[in-house]
Amino acid sequence: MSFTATTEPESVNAPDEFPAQYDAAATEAAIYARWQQAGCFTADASRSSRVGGDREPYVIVMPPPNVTAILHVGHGLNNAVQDVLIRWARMKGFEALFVPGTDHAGIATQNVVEKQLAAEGLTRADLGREEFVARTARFVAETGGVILQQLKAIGTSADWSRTAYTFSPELSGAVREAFVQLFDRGLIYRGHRVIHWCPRCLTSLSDEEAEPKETTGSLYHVSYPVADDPSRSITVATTRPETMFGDVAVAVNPADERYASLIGKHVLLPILDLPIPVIADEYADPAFGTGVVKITPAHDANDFEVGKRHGLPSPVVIDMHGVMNEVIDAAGRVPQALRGIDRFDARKTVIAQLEALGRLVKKETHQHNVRHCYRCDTVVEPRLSDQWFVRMAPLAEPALEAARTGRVRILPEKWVGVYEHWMTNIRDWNISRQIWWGHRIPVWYCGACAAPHNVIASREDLTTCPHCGSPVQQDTDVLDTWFSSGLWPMSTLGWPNENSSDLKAFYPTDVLVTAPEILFFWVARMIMMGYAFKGETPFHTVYLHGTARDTEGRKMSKSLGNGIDPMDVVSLYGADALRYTLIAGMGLGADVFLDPADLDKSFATGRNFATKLWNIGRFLLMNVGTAAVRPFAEVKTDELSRADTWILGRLDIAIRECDRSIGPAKAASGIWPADELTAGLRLNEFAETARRFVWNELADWYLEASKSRLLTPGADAEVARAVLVHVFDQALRLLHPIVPFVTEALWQRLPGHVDGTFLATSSWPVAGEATSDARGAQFEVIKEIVEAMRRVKSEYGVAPGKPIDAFAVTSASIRDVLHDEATMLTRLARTTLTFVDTAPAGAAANVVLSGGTELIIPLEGLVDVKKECEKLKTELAALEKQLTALEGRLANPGFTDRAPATVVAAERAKCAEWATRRDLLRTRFEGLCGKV
RNA sequence: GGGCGAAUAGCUCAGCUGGUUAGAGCGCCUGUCUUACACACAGGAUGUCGGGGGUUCGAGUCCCUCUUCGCCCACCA
Repeated sequence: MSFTATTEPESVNAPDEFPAQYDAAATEAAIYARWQQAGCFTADASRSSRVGGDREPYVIVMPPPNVTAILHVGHGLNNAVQDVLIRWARMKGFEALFVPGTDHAGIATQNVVEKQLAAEGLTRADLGREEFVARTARFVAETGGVILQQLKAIGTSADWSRTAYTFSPELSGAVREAFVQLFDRGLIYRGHRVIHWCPRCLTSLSDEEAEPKETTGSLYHVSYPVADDPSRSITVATTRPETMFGDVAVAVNPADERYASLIGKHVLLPILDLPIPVIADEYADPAFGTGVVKITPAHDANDFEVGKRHGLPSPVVIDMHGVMNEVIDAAGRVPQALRGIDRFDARKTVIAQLEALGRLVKKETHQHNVRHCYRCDTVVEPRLSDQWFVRMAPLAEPALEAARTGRVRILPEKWVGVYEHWMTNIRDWNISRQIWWGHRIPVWYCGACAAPHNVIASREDLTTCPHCGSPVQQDTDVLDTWFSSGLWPMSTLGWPNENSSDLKAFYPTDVLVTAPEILFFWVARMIMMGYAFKGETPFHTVYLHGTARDTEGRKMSKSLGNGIDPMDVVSLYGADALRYTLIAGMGLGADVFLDPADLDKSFATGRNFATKLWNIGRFLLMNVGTAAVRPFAEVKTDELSRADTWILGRLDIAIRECDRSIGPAKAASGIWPADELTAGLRLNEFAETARRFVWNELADWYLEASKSRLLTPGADAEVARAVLVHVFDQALRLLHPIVPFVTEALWQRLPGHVDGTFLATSSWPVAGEATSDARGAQFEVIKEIVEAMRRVKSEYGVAPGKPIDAFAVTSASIRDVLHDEATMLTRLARTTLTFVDTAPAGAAANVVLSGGTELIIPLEGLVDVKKECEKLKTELAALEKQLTALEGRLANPGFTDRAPATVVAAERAKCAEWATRRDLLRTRFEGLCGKV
């Protein structure tokens, strides 16, 4: 599909260009091009009310996909939600801005390029840093951003003139500003500690990037002989025997009496026969394993803390590649034979040696969490190193407060607790990465100055020390890619330039739509950064949507091969089908289930709906034509038919329900009141309401009711045309946010369409005053009669098209209505109706309707009197039972006194209704079957 | 180990602060090419609302408990 602009006008309504099936592929690209050409999605900062303009802004910043990413269903889902919201806001009259962009994705992108290099037999070291970064930048420039083109194909109405990139010069400036400010405030510091290290990516990872995975491993019990009394020994339990060469002590709990006598003595590290002390530390849990834990400060974060408390050294025996070696302070600690051996191979060797020495007491299977690199799934190695950290507690405080006070709400609500828990137990964030692709840490080191002047954070590149003029060296690490993502809502709008017109007009933004997986990675950090630099939350609503899964409930992923390519769906059924299926099938925060093996079935909902919509348009244009239509506003109430009044009433209800489902765009006061904290954003309800209106009400009933009217030229036909066009126009508006292409295509063809205007930028429907209307209710009676006739025909095997006579016993007022609407009735029910005062005798099907109307349909030869009596009897018995229960309830003062008056009134009315019905059924039964 | 959530038709889910005879889509069965649509139309079947207990005039909805799934967090080596 191409998105080159076209100046070709949309074809007009030639029947041959209006096939029965909607051809999405032929329509969508051209429509998108015209939207773009007309600037429908380009926001105008000067119109924002924040800078004196006439419109309130409504802003969504897109979670930037990785620059090398290819669109998958997850992106589709994410952008469908955002696009529904932004299109709705645009139509509502907000100055709507949807900011698109991509993320440079440090480790992920570097991995891609390194893989390419590997194919050429090269490593990044072969290229050197500068050349590697240049090559990666070239790769990104050439192939990156494909996903943005794909987003256009699914209808994303983003403002492409504002496309951002986390690694652009502007956003890199924002990153430096943020770093330096936090550094100056003492919130960024350099720490020497054990962090998560990926021996494949050769970089440190944050706690969030090292994903715990439940693993079945082994717990080895190893006995360490006591140095001065080889007859005694102490047994430690470990899952990682290969780290024993880095042991500097064994720890027992000070309260553990079993080992009290050994505290202060030394034990011999097996294989090496190296004496190490037995120390007492609370960290040792008497209940776990043997109650003795080996202390390996360089290779376990907890052991490191223990070692620090006891002033122990930290020998490093595993290098950056995860290979056994005497790295630091470890001379003589790693046996020659193990040096250069991978940690997991070394484990096997160590176990074998321990076994040979008789030191392996036992081995038991053990369930535990092992952390893996979130990018390459390699088992993470705890590693002692110097890293940059952000002090999080002070930043978390206002972000936590914001959620508690309703300045920011998180939907679905269940995530609020998760957010609060994480925020209150937040740990410092390791932001340095030992890779090359990313924002280099803006810190320079001076060899001549003394601390703290030897470490300089600077907004500008430095070559010499600002204190002494000596040459300086920049830190070689780059920042965690999420550091720049954390600034996204601000940086894309121009921060740190406080004079940026976008920043003034559009910041803070409104809704952030993303998956819950990155609540901590990203969302929480954006909120914290928002408070740190702008003193307020960057958005007032966080919408966390579900995940796309296959029929077995597995998450769709490239590695499992169970994904669906949204572009396939677009070319097969169109973007609208994709969007409708996703939106309609996704409850707030709920997962979407699709079958990658059966796209036809998976997207039938959306495809069928788009076709239905298309065909309503087709009917309308073929029957209403293209000739000018009376403006709806000029049509007077008393000219309207019952069907008109009914459909207009249903339209108002649909509009109100859609509004309620999407909810308030923002909190009026800036703080969400309790009753709005979880309101709105039910896009599936919105879709269902609109679908029901268009399909089950407009198409199934109103259109059918209009057919006879449209066929007879005259004043009433003109009214029907006006109402039909008006209602369809409104319906297209309601549906446009979900299915933008087909609605736009149809809207442009409506009679009276003004060239150059777009549904995408037209106004959202406004519901009329809610009034009770008798004529609309009369249409409901007709509907009920038609349904009853159809049911009877189907039940008794009468061909649907076969005309039969039916008799209605009813009140004078309803009889008048039925007289008026005889043509329509006959057409819809394919049956002629005669009005009588008493039921004719003979075999007949009998139906009692809600208003007390009785339908008698003589079916000589078809009705089995005995069977009919059985049926009536069953129906009567059921009704009597329910009626008795209802009467009992109404006789109960506990109900009548305590229940709301409206409920009681409704129950009373129902009771009367049922009683009438029962009487009718009884009379009928006695007439047909005699006394019981 | 701690915390949170869910359990409603064959499947995926609605059911808002307790108040009509519990709904939708898909699937299933029957009939229909009715001049917009067979990607359609008309009609139909299917639920002890996970088990048990409780509060209430009234419970799918609130409380307790059990069972089963899911999610998040956590340094038990």
